[in-house]
Amino acid sequence: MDNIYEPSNFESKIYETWLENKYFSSKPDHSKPKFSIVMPPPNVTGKAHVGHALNNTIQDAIVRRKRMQGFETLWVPGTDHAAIATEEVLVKALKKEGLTKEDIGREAFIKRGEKWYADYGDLIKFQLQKLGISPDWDRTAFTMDSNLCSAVRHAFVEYYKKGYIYRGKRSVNYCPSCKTTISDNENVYIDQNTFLWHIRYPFADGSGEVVIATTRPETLFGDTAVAVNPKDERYKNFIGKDLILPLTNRKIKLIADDYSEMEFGTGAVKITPAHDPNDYEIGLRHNLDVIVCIDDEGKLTEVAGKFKGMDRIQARSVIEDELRKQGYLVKVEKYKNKVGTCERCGSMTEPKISTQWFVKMEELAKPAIEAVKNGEVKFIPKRFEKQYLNWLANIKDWCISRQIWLGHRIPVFYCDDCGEQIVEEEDPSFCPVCGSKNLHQDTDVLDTWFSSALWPFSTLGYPKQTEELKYYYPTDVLVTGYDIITFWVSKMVFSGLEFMKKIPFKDVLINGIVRDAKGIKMSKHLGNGIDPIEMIKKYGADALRLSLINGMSMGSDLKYSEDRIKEAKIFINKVFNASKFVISVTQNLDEIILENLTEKDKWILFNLNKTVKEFNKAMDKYNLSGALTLLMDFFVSKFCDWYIELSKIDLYGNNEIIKITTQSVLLKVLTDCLKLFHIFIPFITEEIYLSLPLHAKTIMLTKFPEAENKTQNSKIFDSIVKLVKAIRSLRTDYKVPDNKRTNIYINFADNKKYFDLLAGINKLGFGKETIVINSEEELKGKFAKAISELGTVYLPLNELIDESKEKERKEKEIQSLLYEIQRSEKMLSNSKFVEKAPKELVESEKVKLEKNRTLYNLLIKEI
RNA sequence: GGGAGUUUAGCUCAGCUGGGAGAGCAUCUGCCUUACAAGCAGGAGGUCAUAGGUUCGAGCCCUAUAACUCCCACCA
Repeated sequence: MDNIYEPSNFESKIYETWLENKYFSSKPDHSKPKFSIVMPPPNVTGKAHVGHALNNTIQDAIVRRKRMQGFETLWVPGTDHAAIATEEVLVKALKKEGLTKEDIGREAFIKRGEKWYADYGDLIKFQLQKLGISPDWDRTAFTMDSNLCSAVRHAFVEYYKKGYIYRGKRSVNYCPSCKTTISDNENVYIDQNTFLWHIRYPFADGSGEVVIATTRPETLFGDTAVAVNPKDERYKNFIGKDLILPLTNRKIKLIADDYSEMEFGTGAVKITPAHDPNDYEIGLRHNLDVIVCIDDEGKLTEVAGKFKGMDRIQARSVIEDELRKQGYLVKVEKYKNKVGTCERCGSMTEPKISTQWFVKMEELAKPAIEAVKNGEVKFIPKRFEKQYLNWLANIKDWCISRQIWLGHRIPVFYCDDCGEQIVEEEDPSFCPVCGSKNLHQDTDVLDTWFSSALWPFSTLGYPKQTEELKYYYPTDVLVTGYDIITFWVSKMVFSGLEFMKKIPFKDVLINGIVRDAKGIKMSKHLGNGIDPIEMIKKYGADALRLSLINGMSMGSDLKYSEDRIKEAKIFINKVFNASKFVISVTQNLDEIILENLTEKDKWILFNLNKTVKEFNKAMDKYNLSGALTLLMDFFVSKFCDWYIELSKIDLYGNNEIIKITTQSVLLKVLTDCLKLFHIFIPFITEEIYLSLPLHAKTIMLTKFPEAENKTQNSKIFDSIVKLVKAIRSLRTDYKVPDNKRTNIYINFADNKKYFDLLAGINKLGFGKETIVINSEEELKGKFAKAISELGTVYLPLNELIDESKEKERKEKEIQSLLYEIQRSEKMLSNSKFVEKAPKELVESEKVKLEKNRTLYNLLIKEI
């Protein structure tokens, strides 16, 4: 082991050893309980970010513990092809070359896609490996792998044959810039300052007019009606009359529909079925024509007459001018509303009526709702269940077709001769109806989530009924961010229930989003992101991992900055140094012998056991941060501060038995701590572990510490701690610098003399010599005095002693005791407290009161 | 418009089925004590957002209020 902590010296080396020895791999083993988990696949669009680091660190901690606890543990890694995002990146890259995807053609474009998948897939794998995570890399999956393709194909065919998949006309969000349909989730609404245009629509018979209010004057050319509320007195008598659509000579009807709100605008709304989802619905109800006035490029069509070819947004002001010129414009008022934009490119999306493929959701959603309601699938924290349930309860049919090239192509074939639709597991070579060989495949691809939805079982071999699938499915826990509960978690649940007839995972552990120090979401755009690989280079993977778990609360966002990693590295350095010490003093030890335990040994072993117990309890509840805090606290505040310091006396002493015991306890405590720490900081713990005088081949496969019932605490060690602290406080009160040693005199409260503890008290209390006295009268000169449970300590500070200050100090002490005593008395004299409070509590209150009274009585004599 | 979350020390956050307000960082004081100055020892710092209520007892439970954050929803 190095003399200083330098993670770059060993992290990569250790990881290679783990890989070489296949410690991460798992095979079905029916003699053991299994634990399985699938990694949420990062998108292959770019590098891994801190969010991935957090998500994977959590999974790794869970997985490493389970593996050490003896479970046959499988963690399946992988990546997602993220078709839309990847296609966008590729198109941009092409643009730099002065090309479009149409220029190179579908086949060549897909080839490029495959190259990209391979490159970025490798990059992400490399990055995750730097983090030290332990998935079974031999099982690395990718949503476009051939076996995953067959899972997708199989699922599609099953859905289709059961009648869940249908083709229909719907209003979908369309991005004219990306030239594709996007899902509701990818359509983000942003606030915009716009206007409400009030436009005059005259009646055809010249009997007047109706003024409508709209935020989209450019869609006027697609209007096929004007709607008013049937209850609206202002328009009641005109319903059914024809209106002249301004700028055209087209006649449209004034119709009545509840959709129109009387209070809004003028109470009259223009209806454009082709370009508004609500209007489309109204159009269906009233049998209106659908007139497309904006094309797929976002440009006005020929129905716009002389405005044909103009961009939809630019056309607005031009149309406004024209309306004004012709006298149709009543007024323009400022208005704030929300407009849908494309998550990827930011352009304004257009509602578009088009033919798409859908999955019927109503039936599929029911069991998925039930699985969470009846507790088969649990969310941690529980509050996220609401988000899930609420979404499924209001679910609409799932639009699964995308007008892009990358991804799983929709496996539907059409016969050019008879029009038959063919959906089979294998590509057809002729039409089963007319026998024609003129077939063509649907040009759309599937929504990326269609393949992600199958992830928990497609990665295990589905649709083949593999050994793995039978053994590892359902998985035990899914760790993911709350941002994809609706469109990923929910889809996996209903897909699992549909195709596997079983839930895909039992627990859904939700992690938060990593934000910057100001709480702003990290993004490439803002440049406020933290690159995990940079951080690993600077501070080591362990420091990065520790900083992510420390202070992290499940489901809550994490404010994160480089300072946290620095702090984490400092802590690991402490572990490193303490270990270095233990290793240096236990070299000759060839067996751990936990006999002839002294007080300090019992005390530390008891506290270790308590820590192990609470650590496991916290981990079982997925409280990773809580478990870590317990462990860090034990390690520093108990093991380092007290035990290691005290051990030096016995290690350098003459008693061989005590020395061996001390060495054994040091090694035992350190080893167990390393194992507990290992799940969070795997590298340093392995590095240290392999340097221990007694060790196995790897810490990774050692048995995880379990709490025992038999350990006994030292009865007096806690009192010693209090006594030493009292001595230290006395010294501080009198401003005795730490390098000035004084004698310590102790008058023990009971008759025991605890001679074997004196050296320890002396060392920890900065004493020159610690001497037991039987009576205060034995002391000469002035001294400072502190009374504790164990006895009274005296520091002969002679000239430093200030009588009035000493009195003041004692009075302060008396005051606080008095406060405590009164508090206890008040509680105990309250009959309702004694009656209703738990017995142990009442009892401990009584004990406390007694102790405080004794101390009080001793102190009061001093004044 | 609906829903969720947060509010505790200067900062970041813990705080279990209600039972004496905690940690880390920062700050102040002292100390190079043979694992660690990236350290050690000691201290200071809080009306637990506000107002009510339940209770013998509330940071925790209930009801309002305020501020901030996020999600969902078709308001022209």
